[in-house]
Formats: sequence, C-alpha cells, structure tokens
Amino acid sequence: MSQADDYQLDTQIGYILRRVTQRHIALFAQMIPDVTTTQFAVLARLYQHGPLSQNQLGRAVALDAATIKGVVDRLLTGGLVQTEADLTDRRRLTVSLSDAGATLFQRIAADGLRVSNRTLDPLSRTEGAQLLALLTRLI
Amino acid sequence: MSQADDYQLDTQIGYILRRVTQRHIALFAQMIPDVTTTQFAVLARLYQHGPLSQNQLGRAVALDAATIKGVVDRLLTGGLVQTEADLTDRRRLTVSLSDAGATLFQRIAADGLRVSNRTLDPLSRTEGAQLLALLTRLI
DNA sequence: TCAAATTCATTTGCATGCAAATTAGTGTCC
DNA sequence: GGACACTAATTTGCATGCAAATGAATTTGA
Repeated sequence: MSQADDYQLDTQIGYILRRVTQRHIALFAQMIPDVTTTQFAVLARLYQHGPLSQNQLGRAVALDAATIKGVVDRLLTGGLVQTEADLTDRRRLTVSLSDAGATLFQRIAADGLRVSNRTLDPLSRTEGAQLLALLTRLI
Repeated sequence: MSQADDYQLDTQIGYILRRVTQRHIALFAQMIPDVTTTQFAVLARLYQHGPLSQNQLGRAVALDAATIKGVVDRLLTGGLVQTEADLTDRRRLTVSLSDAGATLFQRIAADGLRVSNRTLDPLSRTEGAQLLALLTRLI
C-alpha cells in the first residue's frame, strides 16, 4: 500500500499539458506548414516589437540563449529574418524581420489565430477564456 | 491595418502552454533529479500496468515509436527497466520495470504528486480541479 | 492458401529545449 | 585606471519529439 499505487499518470498536470501541447502542435503543423510554433512565435514578436538583440529576442519568447540561436539560424536560412552587428555594443547581434518574413507573417497571422481557436474548439467561449486565465496564472 | 497587428502572442493558448510546461519541468527537475518527466511517465505506466511491448508502452504514454525507443534505451542504460524477446510474436520487445526501477518509483512517486501540487500552487484547489477538467477536454 | 495490408521495431533527419562552459565585450566601483 | 562583475553570443552535450523510410514478422481477406 505504498504511495506509488496512488500515482495516477493520466490526471497529472504535467502529462496533460504534454498531451494538449501535442494536439496543438499537430493542428498548427497541419494548418501552417511554413514554420514551426516556435519560429512563428519569434516572427510574431519581431513583427510586434521590431528589431531585438538575439538574447533579448530569446527572453521575449521564453527561450534560452542556446535555443534562440538555433531558431534564428534556421530562420536566417529560410530568409525570414536578417541580422546585423550592433555598433554601440559589439557583443550584440541585432535580429529583425526580413521583407519576406514580414510578408509571410502578414499572410499567416490570421491562421495563427485560427489554430488557437481550433485548439480550444472543444470548449465554449467562456470556458476557453477561463482556461486561459487559469493557465496564465501558472506561468 | 492587416490581421497581423491583431495577433497577440502572449494570450495564445500554444504559447501559454509552452511557458506553463517550462515551469512545470523546471519544478520537476528540481524536486526529482533522478529522471526526466518523460522517463517518470514511463516508469509510472509500467508500475501501474506491468510489462508492455515497446510500442504499446509508447502508445500508453503518448510517445511515437521513435521517441519511446530512445527513452527505453536510456532507462535501460540506467538499469531502471529490462527488456526481453516476446516468444509468441517475434517482432515484439517486452519492456518491464527492473527491481531498481520499481524501488526508485516507489521512492519518488510521492514526490511526483508533490510536483503536480507545486505546479498548481498559484490556484485554489477548486481552480486547480477546474483547470484539469478543462485541459482534459482538449486532449 | 497466399498475396496484400498491417504491425513492430529500428534508423535517419530535423527541430526544440536546457545545462554548463567558453570567449569577448561592457559596466561598476574602489 | 584597473580589478571584478555582468552580459552577449557561441559551443557542446544530452534528452525529447515527430516524419519518413526500412525490414521483419504477423494478420487479414479473397
């Protein structure tokens, strides 16, 4: 009768979060094949905020320095962002949307909202708002 | 005035899910350094269900065949699970908890529940239950 | 029965993610 | 001014995750 028998995986917040995220990412990939969810977040932040240093950009999308570097590199390869040296601080690498990146984001932004709605589809509008409010308090 | 200006990253379900998951995994790693969240899920399922073929195990924890193979390999290296050939179906690889794996899970299962509680700490008990109920409908 | 479909496990390739260490540049404070 | 702390970016190593392809074994259906 140890504690181990009490552990119910299927009702643990971590496991449920992973499975909901799985479904969300699958919907996203289906509706927006151009970029990944993470790349989309970076494009959205740059579109919203304008140019940022690479590390600032990472913090603005909750990715550590190692991860944001990889994401920026792949966006560079895809021609969606561009980088330039910062003249006032030679450590910094300024990242900004390219014309292609801005055009792409304008084209798919509405689809991004559609993915969010599809993810929340099983819930009513009120329930969806409740869920977002509760989740936000867990960040 | 394009749709792109309406896109608010910080209130999108996908972005919020990622950030909540980040916090949960950080709490888990801090409180249970022995294994990852995914490895813990596998141990929990094997403890609960008993031996499973590798692919069955993957489905039982929502991991595809490629991913569960890597997880099982690492648990094997750590001596927490063992594998044996299935005599009735020679394609199958049966995975089961080792004694060390069962002992470890019995030792840390209560901590797993504690991590879940810590993750939900900002919410009242009622709110936490509401959140789980809503999230579960999104799987 | 036996060909086709399915399943199991594996492998490769790609994209996140984080920890830790390193190098280079900037800021602080005595 | 110079030691010291801090920040930016990079690199390495490790662990998920999924898609797609492959080969072997099993099941299905005409």
